[in-house]
This record gives sequence, C-alpha cells and structure tokens, in this order.
Amino acid sequence: MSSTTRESLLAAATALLDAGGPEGVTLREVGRRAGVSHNAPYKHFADKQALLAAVAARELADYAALLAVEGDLAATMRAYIGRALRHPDRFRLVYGPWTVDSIELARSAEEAWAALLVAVGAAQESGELPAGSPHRLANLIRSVAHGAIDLALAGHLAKGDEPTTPEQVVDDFVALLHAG
Amino acid sequence: MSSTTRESLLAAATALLDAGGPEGVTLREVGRRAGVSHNAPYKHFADKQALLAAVAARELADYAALLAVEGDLAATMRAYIGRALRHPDRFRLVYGPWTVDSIELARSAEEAWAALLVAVGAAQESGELPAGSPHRLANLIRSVAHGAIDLALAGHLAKGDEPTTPEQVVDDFVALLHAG
DNA sequence: TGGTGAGGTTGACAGCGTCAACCTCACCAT
DNA sequence: ATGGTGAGGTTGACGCTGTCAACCTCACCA
Repeated sequence: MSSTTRESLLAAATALLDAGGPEGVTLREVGRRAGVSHNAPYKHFADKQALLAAVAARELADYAALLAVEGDLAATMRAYIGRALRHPDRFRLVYGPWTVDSIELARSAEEAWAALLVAVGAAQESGELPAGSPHRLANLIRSVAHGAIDLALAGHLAKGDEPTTPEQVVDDFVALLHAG
Repeated sequence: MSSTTRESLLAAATALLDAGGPEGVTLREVGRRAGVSHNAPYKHFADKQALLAAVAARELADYAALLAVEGDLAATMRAYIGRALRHPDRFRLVYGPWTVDSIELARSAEEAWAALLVAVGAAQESGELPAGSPHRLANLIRSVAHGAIDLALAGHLAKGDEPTTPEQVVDDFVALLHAG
C-alpha cells in the first residue's frame, strides 16, 4: 500500500527544493533524508526529472484547488500570488523547462486551467468581469498574474522606483478591467 | 586587448545554452569549444554563475536596445515577444534565479527598464496609451508580456483549447487598454 | 513449495565544478 | 640590460553528482 518510502522521497525533495533551490535537490541527498540508500529513489522514479515532475504535479494540484474555491476573482488571484511568493522555487519548478512529460503533471495543469475557467465564468456572470471569450480572458489574467509573480521573483518589478508588488499589478489590471 | 578568449567563451556558452538548455552549458565543454583547457574559463569568470550572468547581461542589453527603437508600443512588444520566443533558453536564463548579483546584469536591467518607460511615456503622449502613472502602466504591460511568453514556453498557454500565442494575449490587452 | 517481482542494497563509472600548483612571457621600473 | 610581476594558460587532483549493473531479500501466489 502506498509505499511510504515514495512519500518520504517526495517530502525530502520538496524540502530540499524549498531550502536550497533547484541546485539543492540532489537525488543522493533525497535518499539520505528519506533514510534509504542513494539508489533507492530509482525504485520509485525513473530518474531525477521524474521525481521533480511528481513534486511539480503536487504543487500544481494545490494551485488548482486554490483556484477552485468560490469567491471574487480578485481574492482568488491574491491567494494564488500569495502561495507562489511563499514557495518561489516550487513556482519556478512548475513552470520551468520540462524535457519529460509526466501524465501526472499534465493532468494537474488541466485541473488548474479548468478551475480558472470556472472562476472566470462565474466572475463574468456576477458582473465582476466583462463579457467576452472566457478562454481569452482567462489567458490574459493568467498572464498578468504569472508575469507579475515571475518578475517579482527575479527582482525586476521594483526596478528604478519604489517597490511594486504582484498584488498591485493585478489590482491595477482589475481596475482597468472594470473601467472598460 | 579585449582578450579574444573571453569572447570565445561567451560565444560557446551562448551556443551551448541555445542548443541544450541550461543543463547543456558545462564549463568544461565551454572550454573545449573555445579551444582552451577545462580551467581556462576561471581566468575570465569567477565561476559558472558569473559566466552565465555575462551571457544574460548581453541578452538583456539586446532587449533594452530592442525596446528603445521608436514606434508604436504594440509593435515594440511584438518585437520583444519575437526575440524571446526565438531564444527561449536565453529568456529563461535572464529571468531565472540569480544567486550572484552581477553589476553588468543589473545595469542591463536598468537600461531595459528605462527604455520601456520611455516607450510607455511616448505612447501616452501619442494617445496610444491612457494617462496615469507610467511606472505602474509599464509594470503592467511588462507583466502581461512576460507572463504570456513564459506560459507559452512552458506549454501552458494553449491548454484546453485551440493554441493561443503571446502576441494574441498582448493584443487582447492593448485592445482592452484602448476601450478604457 | 517453488518462483517471481517489488523494493532495497553496494559498487562502479564518467562527467561535473572547483581548487591548487605550476608554467610562460610581455611589460615595466630600476 | 635586467629582474620581477601579474595576466592568462596548463595539468592534476578532489569530492560530488546521476545513472547503470549486479546482487540480496522476502512476501505472495500458482
């Protein structure tokens, strides 16, 4: 049943990612932390990429759950931004350059997208968002949030003037949306 | 003057990045490509991060130059998107997780930000963009473009429906801006 | 009861980033 | 002229990494 070792490996990998960024995640250290040999991870994951993909899939699933809670869209996006800023390395991992394609990861992405679409649709019905293609609207708002977060993480949002937060950017965008 | 070896190292690193992503850039291979020993790079760069920072600074300077050409903002952003999509790994490197802070990189970032501010100011004067804080407007448009590009590179823009391009997202945003 | 496969082990391998020591030679002050 | 010095290059070593191969164990089922 749900071999606990696999769970320990995932937990160790996540902890290492949080603590030391992508460079900090080493298959051998993951093994050590999980209390197994340096090669045990290969009994549960094809290779390092597969392990990281599993970690990313979990984080992405959490994003999906977060986007699925009812409420106004502005609050939902703030929650998303909050989680991303709280776990920056996970965020970067999720949207990083995947050379492997994991079913698990793809399904989490699908869930997140579906949840966002529902939220946008609801916001349109409640009048919070203007009418129009929900797909395009969802892609737009997603791009704003993602861009603001990623730029903030890279230290490029505050360039030249007083510090700007992703929340501020998204709020500006929502205000603009209301004006239209 | 301007030791050519340094230039060769940068060129080799850039080529490796383009060809094999971040994992493809190896200090030893960079040395081989440049026709020097595996330790020669250390005579020109403190470590691997410093070499990559120099590559990133160059790309960022190119972005700055691109943002500085006169023209309507929509076209400028399309040019930016075009270059990012043409060199995805450089784009990711530039906005990646820097643990070192290079003067060169910081200055290129400053240049790019300044150029964008000028472009936004001009667009406001020409009536292409609405009035308001140019800083906030610049951060917003930058976030949209950056987010759309990064999501597209991660394969997350086209999820669920027919393919969506970053250009489309930015165009939608500009249209929204005009409506307001 | 015997075999089999999942999950674990140890040991090896090449490649990596980096450090240390050494060499060479153009260049400058004496 | 000459001596020293520092920039730019070399070779060799170190420990760490991802991965492969071979082996062990033991619960479980035909």
